[in-house]
Amino acid sequence: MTDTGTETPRERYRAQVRAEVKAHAWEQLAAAGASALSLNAIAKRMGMSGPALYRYFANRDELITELIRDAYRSLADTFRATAAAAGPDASALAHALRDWALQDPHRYFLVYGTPVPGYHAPDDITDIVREIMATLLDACAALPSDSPATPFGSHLAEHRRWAGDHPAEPAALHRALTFWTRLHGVLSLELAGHFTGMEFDPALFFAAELEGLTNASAP
Amino acid sequence: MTDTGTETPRERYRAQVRAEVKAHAWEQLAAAGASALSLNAIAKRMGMSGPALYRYFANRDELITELIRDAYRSLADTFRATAAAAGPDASALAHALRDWALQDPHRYFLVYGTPVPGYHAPDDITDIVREIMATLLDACAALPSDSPATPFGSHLAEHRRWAGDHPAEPAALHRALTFWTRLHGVLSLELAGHFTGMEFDPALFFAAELEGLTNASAP
DNA sequence: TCGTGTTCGTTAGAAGTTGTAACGCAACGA
DNA sequence: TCGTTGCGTTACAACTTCTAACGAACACGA
Repeated sequence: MTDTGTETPRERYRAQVRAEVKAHAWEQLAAAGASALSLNAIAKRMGMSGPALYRYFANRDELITELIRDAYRSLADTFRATAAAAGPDASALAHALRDWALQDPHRYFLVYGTPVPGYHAPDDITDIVREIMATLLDACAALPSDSPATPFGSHLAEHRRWAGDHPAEPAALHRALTFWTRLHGVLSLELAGHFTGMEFDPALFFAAELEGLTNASAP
Repeated sequence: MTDTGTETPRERYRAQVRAEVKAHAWEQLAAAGASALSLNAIAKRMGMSGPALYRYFANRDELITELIRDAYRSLADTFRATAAAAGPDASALAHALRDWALQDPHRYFLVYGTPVPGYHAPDDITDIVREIMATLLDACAALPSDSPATPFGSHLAEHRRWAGDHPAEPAALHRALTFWTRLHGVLSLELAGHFTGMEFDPALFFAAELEGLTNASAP
């Protein structure tokens, strides 16, 4: 996963066990969700006793934090790869996002689902979020736009610190935000099963929302 | 909460204890979320031993199911009251939804948050969902609209069983769906704290999305 | 090659949780 | 008044997270 160059055998072994634990954790997560994640069960499946894992993770929260970080990284990688292959294309990003979400719904909810009460994301995740947002802003800035300035757009022009030093127009900032929330709105309800009774095709709905997003007259 | 007319003292007492348990559960839920809900803790706070509560709820899941049902009912009541006061007004419904969500974020996530893996909603909840959707459809049908028929709109025209026997145009169906997903997109990310680093005003963003929804040229 | 110290995995155990079983008691209804 | 029903208790099983103490394996410097 990372460089295994100047590491002692101990560090190498340690990293490998941590990776194996996380692999089992992802398996368990995909099967039953984050709340059902059990360090004991993972240990047993690895042929170790429960407390052994506490040599590698301080507690259950640290493991989950690690999984959340990996999930963010995975999304950032997906966006980076999409942008590298298709350029700043909002439509491509949207489909990459949907594929990424459908590939492992529990991973999506780990990032965008119900927050754990006491939990607070570590600082380095904000860097990953910033990269994801930058890629999205690039794509939104490249979109054709003939929509007039909106009240919220001018509000965003004065509160754009979240965009870092990205040279996007207020309309692009607004578009990036709606891109995020609208697609999340469709995806999260679809993944949570709120569409299951209704027999329409979620993919078509997603496409319709995306179409509205990439219009020159949007948002 | 309900009629206490032709009930035996036992049934009355039973209903009262169940209500008290649920009250403590809501308290605990608002404080620490659904995953931290403990039957034992509730029992102790009520001055009883843990297993006593199993006379009133078969298990933890049944209690949570009851809370989810109450949450749905609460939203349906809010929508019904709003429609009774303001008529079929999508804007009023949107603000009612936002107020309802902000009033108790954990309650919102109980309904629209990360689903519990093994959990399946009981049938009677679909009736409540149907009422909520009907109110929303009424409001969307009353909205002025000059937008042309969309591809997804015609798809919805052929898959409209979820709308029950509501006589709404395909455009209204489409509008109701986007109303739901777009507002949920903003609300869920706001409540989950994903906007906290970014210093814009979520209320303005919500208003902007609502404005886009109630336009005659929407969606 | 031989200590030495770090680290790993173990078992034991504390303090929780959900949930079941068996018991006594109180209350309701005939 | 008396029997049935239901309630709350304790005891217990089977889990969970997580700490403490111990022995063994390992890496490393002398």
